[in-house]
Amino acid sequence: MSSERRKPYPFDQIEPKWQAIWEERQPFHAPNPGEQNFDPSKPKFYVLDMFPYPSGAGLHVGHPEGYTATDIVARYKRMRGFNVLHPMGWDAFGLPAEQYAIKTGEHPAITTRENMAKFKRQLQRIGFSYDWQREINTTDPGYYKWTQWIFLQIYNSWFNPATNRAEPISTYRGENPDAVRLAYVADVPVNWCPELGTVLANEEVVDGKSELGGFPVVRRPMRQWMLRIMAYAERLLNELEGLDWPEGIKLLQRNWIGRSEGAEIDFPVAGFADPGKQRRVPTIRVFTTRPDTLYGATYMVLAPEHSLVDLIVTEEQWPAVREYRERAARKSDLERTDLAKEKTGVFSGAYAINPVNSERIPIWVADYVLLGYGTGAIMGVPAHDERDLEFAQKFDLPIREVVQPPGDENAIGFVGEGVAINSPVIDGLPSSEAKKKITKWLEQHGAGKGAINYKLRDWLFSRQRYWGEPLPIVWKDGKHEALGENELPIVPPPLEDYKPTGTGEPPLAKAKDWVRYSDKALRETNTMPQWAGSCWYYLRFCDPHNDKRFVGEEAERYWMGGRAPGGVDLYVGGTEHAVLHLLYARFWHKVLFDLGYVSKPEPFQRLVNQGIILGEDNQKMSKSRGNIVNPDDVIDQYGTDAFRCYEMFMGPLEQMKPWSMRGVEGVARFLARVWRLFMSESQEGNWELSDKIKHVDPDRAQQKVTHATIKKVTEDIESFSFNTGISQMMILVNAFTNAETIPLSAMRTFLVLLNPFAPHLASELWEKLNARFRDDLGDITEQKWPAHDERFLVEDEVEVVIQVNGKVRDRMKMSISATQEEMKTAALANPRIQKFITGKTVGNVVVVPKKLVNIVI
RNA sequence: GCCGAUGUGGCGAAAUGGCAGACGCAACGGACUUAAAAUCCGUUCUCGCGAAAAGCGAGGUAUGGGUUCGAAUCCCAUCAUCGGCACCA
Repeated sequence: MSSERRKPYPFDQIEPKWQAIWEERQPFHAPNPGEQNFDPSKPKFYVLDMFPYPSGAGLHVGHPEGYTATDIVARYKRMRGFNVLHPMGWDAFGLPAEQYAIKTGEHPAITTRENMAKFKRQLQRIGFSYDWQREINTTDPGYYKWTQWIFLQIYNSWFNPATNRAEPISTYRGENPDAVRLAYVADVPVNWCPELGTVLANEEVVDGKSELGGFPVVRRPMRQWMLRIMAYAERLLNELEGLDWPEGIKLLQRNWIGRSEGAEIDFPVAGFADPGKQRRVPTIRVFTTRPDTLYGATYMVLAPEHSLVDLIVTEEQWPAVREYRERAARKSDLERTDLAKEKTGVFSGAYAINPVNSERIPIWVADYVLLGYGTGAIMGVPAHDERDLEFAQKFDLPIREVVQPPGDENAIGFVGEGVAINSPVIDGLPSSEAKKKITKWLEQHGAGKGAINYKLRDWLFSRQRYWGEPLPIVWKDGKHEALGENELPIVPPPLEDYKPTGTGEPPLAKAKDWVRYSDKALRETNTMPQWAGSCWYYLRFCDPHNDKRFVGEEAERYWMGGRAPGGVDLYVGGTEHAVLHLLYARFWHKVLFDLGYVSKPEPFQRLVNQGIILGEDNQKMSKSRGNIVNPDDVIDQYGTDAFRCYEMFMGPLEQMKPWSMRGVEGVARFLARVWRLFMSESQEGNWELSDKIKHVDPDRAQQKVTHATIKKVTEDIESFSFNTGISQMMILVNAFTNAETIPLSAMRTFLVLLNPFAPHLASELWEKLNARFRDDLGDITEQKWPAHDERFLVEDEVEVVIQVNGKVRDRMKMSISATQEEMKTAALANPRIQKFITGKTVGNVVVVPKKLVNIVI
């Protein structure tokens, strides 16, 4: 006797069998236009997953959630007659591999290769219908050659404000092209993480710590490569409009871009007399969204790092200011914001002149004003700004009300819109009009202008790490210069020691021979950040083996084409990329679009976010909690079809939900019931196609449930409600389970519906039907998706609910053709209803045809 | 603090203005079996009146109000959980 646990159905034979068949016959390979077997009459559908970073831990059950959803859509769309592009690849550059390599001494190229193989094996075991011929990997020189090439396009362009788009740098007429390139070098205060030995983008810093590893991050000025994403702020904001993304994600991007409209106002510094204009009077330019509160400005604040500080501070205040600045410089961002709720600052000794009333107001230096936003200086309006109020109260500065709130609210501390008071130029005007009028006044008097500001910062693009794409740049006489396209790819030198230096000098600098590009030129030793490779991978998938171009023109036009602004028809991934990857990719895409390399202004038309899968204990899965579920274990026990179906049956895709092995078992039981609906076990213990399946017409009830299932599953795939689609298929199977004879036609239909969800089982049973009935239909992957017939769904009779005052009191069968009057009469005549209404006056009677009658008494 | 999402049985959920809890899990009972597993059939929101069952009645979708003949669903307020942003002028 075998001690092996008996499998509910032989998925362990079926699943490897079909995976081998798919590998051999390549039914999911999508040829490009012009290639063999390409069918130009079919419309295209590009369905994309966010490709994974292949970590050493392998897949966990969260990864395949979105992948299963897209696989269902891909298989469904193929059966609906689309050419489906459904690729997969590896985002393999980046910090974790390198951190691991430093720890273990194994080269990241080796661990990366191993991890990719592991991930691929795991994904193939789930039976996803990827076109593996299009597999890409961002660390492959054949791939990053083009990442570097795109960087060169960015480097060699500028954003022309007149045309509102990127143009080749050759069209720039100014003196210094380096000042306007979309990729530029700047000495900026950056997020330096000593532990990781690199700088990080704002987006990679969370609460003053590195997103990866949670190490402290400090501010430090360094020479860095930047990408001018701010030039695209307006378009990145406006063009969200045309995308089918969840509103929440659009909002996250809008907030991240953070557009605010207001005015820039110039405050001359007092005491710089300029008889005969021998010297320019220094002015402090501030940005405010509330120019209407200009009369309420009782002081100014400069950020500690503001360049005017040196110029205006008085002799006697200098020691205090210097001391304050040094202290502020040492603070991390965390200390400057989160921890420091108490306002600090120091008086500069200087005064500014308010342009609207010529008042002298003191200039302070305080770190609650950030150099990085607006002009790095503000006018303090304590009456109508919480922060300014707090500051003014602490340092005893005057507070002047200039906005009258509606109602009887206290004006001090009121930050909303009201009516301007104590403001001669705009007195009596509502805030919105006051803003316009004072801005106009400022423009007329040369003291300011309307202005728009963004929270979005330019993208810090260089990293002091080894495991990334080298920048295709050399330095000559202290100036940067692009390498020619013919020199790509720039391959990093083989390095024994790729640890961060700790000084901020990149590890590549250790490769002295490599760095020496020529007698006069040295190579740039910074590398690109991890986001670079994922900024354009969806384009490479269209034409992954092209060695002439980053993507062939025709392939790009076909797969990224269509009527909508975005090229990829469906993109599924986690919310965690809402402002990182999704913003960077849109930015690169727009640059490529402006330069004429791609055909649509946006990369991703429809975006769907899958929710996080929690552990069985309802906690986030993590190594430390020990609640990680590995797909391999689930598949060993229940098979991949059960795994796939359970992932979808758990609940709505977008929702966060806990894993449950019991739940997997339930779904496995369903698939076993499907198996036994078709198969029966012989005396010898062999499975054979059931004799109950015959070439007979389904009865009325069978016809109805079949067509109801076609309808529901189709609609549910379209609307991503996979859980309810599976429920409906369960209902169908339950309905057929004890039938005497099982009509072949209904079973064929059902298998086609089941196929996207449980493709191995559906393929196997389909093959068994083919073997017995020999009707020459081919594989299930070649079948057309069925359409439902509404006629089978309508009943002659419906159950009508009778309510009295909204409470259900009885039901009755009625013909669907019953008139409203007939329904009303029948309801009132109903004996059980009589009980409720005798002796009462019947008021209104609401009749909903085919559904209910509500009697109001 | 601001913005957003969510809140329904013992559990995952369904129903988005018309019978709350489809479907699945779990639990309980039955059939089959020497027995178990597996399978199949049935029961299961809460409370009250029934010896019990049938039956009858009342209540119930985070909390409190409102709109409506009718609300899980729409509106207002509150609470809780999760996510994002956070001195952004």
